[in-house]
Amino acid sequence: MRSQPIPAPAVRRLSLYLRQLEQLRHGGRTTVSSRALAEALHLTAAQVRKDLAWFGQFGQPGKGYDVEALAARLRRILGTDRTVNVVVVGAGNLGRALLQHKGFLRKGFRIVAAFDTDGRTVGQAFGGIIVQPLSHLESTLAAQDVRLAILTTPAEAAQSTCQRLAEAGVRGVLNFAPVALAAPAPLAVVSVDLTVQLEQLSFLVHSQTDGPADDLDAENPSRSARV
Amino acid sequence: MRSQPIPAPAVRRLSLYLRQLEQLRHGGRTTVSSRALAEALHLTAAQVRKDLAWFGQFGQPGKGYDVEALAARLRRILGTDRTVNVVVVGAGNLGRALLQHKGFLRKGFRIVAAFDTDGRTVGQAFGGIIVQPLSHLESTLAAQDVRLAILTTPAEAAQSTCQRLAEAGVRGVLNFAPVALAAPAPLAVVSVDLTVQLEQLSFLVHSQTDGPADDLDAENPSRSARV
DNA sequence: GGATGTGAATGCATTCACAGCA
DNA sequence: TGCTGTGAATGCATTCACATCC
Repeated sequence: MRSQPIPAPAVRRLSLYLRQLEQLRHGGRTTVSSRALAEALHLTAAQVRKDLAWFGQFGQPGKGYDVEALAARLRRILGTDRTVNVVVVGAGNLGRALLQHKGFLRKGFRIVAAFDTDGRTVGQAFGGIIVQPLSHLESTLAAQDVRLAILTTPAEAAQSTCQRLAEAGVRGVLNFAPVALAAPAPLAVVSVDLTVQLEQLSFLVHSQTDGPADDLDAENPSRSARV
Repeated sequence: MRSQPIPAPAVRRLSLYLRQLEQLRHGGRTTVSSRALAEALHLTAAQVRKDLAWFGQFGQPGKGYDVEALAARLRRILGTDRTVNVVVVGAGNLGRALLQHKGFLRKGFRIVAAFDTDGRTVGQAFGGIIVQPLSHLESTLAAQDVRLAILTTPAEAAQSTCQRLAEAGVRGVLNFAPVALAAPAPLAVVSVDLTVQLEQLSFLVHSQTDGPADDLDAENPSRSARV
């Protein structure tokens, strides 16, 4: 049993490898080299090999990696080899869009419930899910095995909702509210602030006036900007 | 005139500082120390000071930073001190949600047009913006000063659309399509794949079985997971 | 005293380069 | 020959610690 810290950037890239492998498989490829994988994602071959090496040996020297087998292994590592139940808290514009988003299920995530405090949205269905009043949160979570939640409430409500989710047994929160959540002990938080992403882009464009252009990928933050 | 490379992680944090400063101002604070700022965002005081130091001197020893002045300076650095025009390409669930999103304008981003190829959505209005056919992309962009675009097309259409945007003079793309875009020379790309974010979370939760819990913030990727 | 700004030191991720295997 | 897996070297970001200033 290994017990070493996996670099967070490496974990981020695992998802990208999986995404790419699924596309390769769709295109009929059965095998792929670290170089090919790297080029498709604008990374280096050594980095791909290092990232995968954290989890053991996958490839065949001289041949490369088996597309299907590596994808299966990555899903297992990411915990998406079985369907993962998710709830959405906050059924505003973004929350409703996510409820109707088709891509999640294909990747192993199933939205099983949605909650809101607004009496006008409660009771309506989006993507086949009926929005429940937030007061039903605890009882609904108690009845199902839900480890992840997507948080799309207004900023003011985010921290307290996060607390409730943690107490109800949720282990991870994907936070879209524009606040730095304080996560109670066993809870993991990943935050995505859409405005922050736009600001990053604005900075890059803005700074191009002096320095050269820079292809900065949020999922793959490699290079730096110049001022 | 400085000409040094700004670390990409530092740029990411500038947005978070700005967000926090705006909240502080809303709460009536006029001054703030690097320590207070750091604690609110779960960072270290030294890091806050280092990040800001890239752009000159802001604070007063013994007092801290002027909330209003620092916020204004950060907006200027990020390029959001004037309104930034943005177009949305792809009016599916996510695209429509972003069109109706209120938060962008408050942060300096104004959506001025939206495009789609689906005849059923074209002509409809969301958030006050009428969706145009994609064929109007070039003419509409020629008529207005638009430097940023939000890309919410299906994966298959993303690369070609990205190309068209670049040729039409757009300088930055916020990409939500699950593909690694190849950005033509002067174009900057920031990618956000919602499924990838969920997978990150799944991994953290999944790996908690062996290692201790880990509060990993996507906007602030600091620590590592353990296996 | 209290806080900033910054060189020096640390720690971490990426890249290199090569041994080993198909 | 082609490609993986990996220790060693590099490069970069974070943290430390302190001189400096209000």
